[in-house]
Amino acid sequence: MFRQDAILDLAFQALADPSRRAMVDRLVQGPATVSELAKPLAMSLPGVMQHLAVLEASGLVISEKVGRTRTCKIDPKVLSQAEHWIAERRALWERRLDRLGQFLDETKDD
Amino acid sequence: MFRQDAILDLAFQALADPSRRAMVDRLVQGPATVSELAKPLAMSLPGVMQHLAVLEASGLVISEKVGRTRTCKIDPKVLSQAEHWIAERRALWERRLDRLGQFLDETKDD
DNA sequence: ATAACACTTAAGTAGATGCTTAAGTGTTCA
DNA sequence: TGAACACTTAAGCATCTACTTAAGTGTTAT
Repeated sequence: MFRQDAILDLAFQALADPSRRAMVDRLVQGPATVSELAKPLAMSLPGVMQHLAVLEASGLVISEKVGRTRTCKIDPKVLSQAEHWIAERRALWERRLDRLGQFLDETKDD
Repeated sequence: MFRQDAILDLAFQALADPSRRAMVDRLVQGPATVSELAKPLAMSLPGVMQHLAVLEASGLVISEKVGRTRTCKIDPKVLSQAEHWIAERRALWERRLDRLGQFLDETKDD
């Protein structure tokens, strides 16, 4: 549906804010309501709602309202994709260093 | 020197832009000059310089000027820290699911 | 010396972001 | 029924971001 690029834009943007990372931190321990997410944050409830909207738009978090409470939880798919993007680049970078070291070894007897 | 939180703010913020990710993508293949980084991007050179400044401020990239050319390369430390932050959260989330499954197994014979 | 090159600085701008307060909506409990 | 609760919407505002163009600076090749 979405380009990988757009997914990563939203995911990294969502993770770039410490309040949102704190919310993710809380949610990896298990589902929580909006109020529970808000409690440790020095911020108004609408502020928290806006952060939640960013997390949901990125696909990192999903929520469902039952009665008057909204329960939020992690969806790990986008988290995986972000992790994978970084891991892949680190691997490429390391692979290049290995090749470079090998080349230097092979040519050191000049 | 810097709080882990501040490092991650800058790292994820830096990775949230597709032009900057393209620059990282190029740099994992090996060092490049500013012009080389700029070539595939549909953007003025000062625009590229500003993206480079963001990447350097985050610690993802380091650069050095020799003569009139500036050569940029990846510094993998911050990339590792960002990857680690995500990996840790995913692990916590999965561990919780495991405990949950175990609990359900243990109590299914009611 | 001089022209081309590879950035670099400065200044301006449209739109996004991260809050706020005030005023809702719908749900649940006494 | 009515108060308390758990959000939700709307509007406003100060920054911050991602560009742009125009005008530099210092380096290198001719």
